[in-house]
Amino acid sequence: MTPRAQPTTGKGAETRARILETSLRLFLERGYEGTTMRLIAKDAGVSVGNAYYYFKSKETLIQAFYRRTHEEHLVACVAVLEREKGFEDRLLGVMHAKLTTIEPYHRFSGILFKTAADPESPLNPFSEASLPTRRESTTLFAQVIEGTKLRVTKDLWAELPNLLWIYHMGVVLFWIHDRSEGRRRTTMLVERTVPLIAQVVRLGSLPLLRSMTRRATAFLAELREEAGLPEAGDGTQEAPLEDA
Amino acid sequence: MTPRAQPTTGKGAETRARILETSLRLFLERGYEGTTMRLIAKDAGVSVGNAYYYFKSKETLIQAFYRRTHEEHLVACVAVLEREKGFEDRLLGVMHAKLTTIEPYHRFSGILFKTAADPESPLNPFSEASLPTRRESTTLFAQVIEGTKLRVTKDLWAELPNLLWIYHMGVVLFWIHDRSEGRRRTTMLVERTVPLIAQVVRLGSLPLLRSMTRRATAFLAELREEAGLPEAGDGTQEAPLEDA
DNA sequence: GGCCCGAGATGAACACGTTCAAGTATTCGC
DNA sequence: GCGAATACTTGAACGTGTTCATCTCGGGCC
Repeated sequence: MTPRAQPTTGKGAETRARILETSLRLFLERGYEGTTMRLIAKDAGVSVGNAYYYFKSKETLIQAFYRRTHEEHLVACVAVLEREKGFEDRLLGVMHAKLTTIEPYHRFSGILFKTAADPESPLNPFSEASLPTRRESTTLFAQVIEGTKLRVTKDLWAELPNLLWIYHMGVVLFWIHDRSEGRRRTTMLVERTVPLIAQVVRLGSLPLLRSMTRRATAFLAELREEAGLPEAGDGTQEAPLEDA
Repeated sequence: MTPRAQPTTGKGAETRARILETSLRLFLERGYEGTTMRLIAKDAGVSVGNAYYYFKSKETLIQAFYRRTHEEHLVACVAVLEREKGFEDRLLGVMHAKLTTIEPYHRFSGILFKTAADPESPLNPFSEASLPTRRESTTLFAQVIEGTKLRVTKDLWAELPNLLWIYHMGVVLFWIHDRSEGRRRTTMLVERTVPLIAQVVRLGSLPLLRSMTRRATAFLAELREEAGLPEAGDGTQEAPLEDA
């Protein structure tokens, strides 16, 4: 019934890995649409049904890309956060690392985002299934501000990682639709908006704007609270641990 | 080859309309996945091939929903803009009208957004194909500010409709993922963010923040310019006028 | 060793969206 | 009115992702 995400035998794990690697190679060679499940199975030396024994669908195979980029990005950010010490530079470095990491997969951004946009999809950044990944991202942005001597009000400090995560999603959304060579426009977007964000954050703590900042952060907390109860209540605590 | 979006004969138009209405009814009754092209054809009293004579794909059929809501929203906004005179009230009214209009279709928001997210899709709000629709939306938001005595700098005034359109897209994105009953959370989001926007806009014209506002609007102009030349140059001026 | 049970593997079959060569009806120039 | 072009219509066939009853194999148990 449910695909075997974690094979029990060593042989099973090997087969699973072979299917995954074959599919990623074929996706790169022939694109998503150009790669059929039959071809993947044939090239991996298994039957079609066997591929479905390990992976729920063709989509879950391409989702492996997503995970891969996510992890690569986290790794790349370690060096960035080691090197940079100012808020603006850190954020800029993290965003640049993001763009560099995902660039090879721009070709698949369409299909990736297509599935990601579906509220039911585990790839969807807002869904519960992707909560672990999202938490990792938020933690990353928390690190971006933690290492700095940025002085902001407490409430904003608490909310900032989430806001930066949303900003980062917006950039990715822009990137997906960016048809310029080398994703020139997205790079420009980042280089212009990061300083702007830094400025807004600094200004947000001025007495003049304090009340507004407080209003905004209070609202965000309220919104989260509103979501918290019903969704934690009705949903069973299932965490299917979708494939890799 | 290309589907007949505008039939030449009256009979053709009738068939086309019958297919469209049947599909919308079935989508409502059985959902998108539960409605097959064979069923649509059978219920409409035509052959499968005939449906494809008028509509490029199953997706284009559901896109009719999108157009419909868009037009309904524009109509609903006439009354709102007639009634309200302040910027905040106008924006709030327009956004409320949006939520009310699209609510019946929340069930399809997943599949709709799924196709809308695809950079190739004509439904994609950023694509060239949907430029007319986007222009209509931007015009709507221009009307929102035109009727008011809002005092902002010239550059912000010019950019504001675009920014509001982006804001509105963000709200829709939130709405799609909103699982709360009656879309309570999205309503809350709008009611809280609209006043915030109004405040930011007002503050943006203060001397203290002028320079930042100018920087931001200049960047937006730059970004548009950057996009303008290459994309207008290489793309032929084709405007296929996809189905209704 | 014989047995069994479950993990692993098979490929035909299914359902679907889509295409296409071929048909029929309608319109238009003359 | 007639022929030809054009609009419209058909349903079988194709390719695809996915499912399922069935088979194979390997290791644990007596």
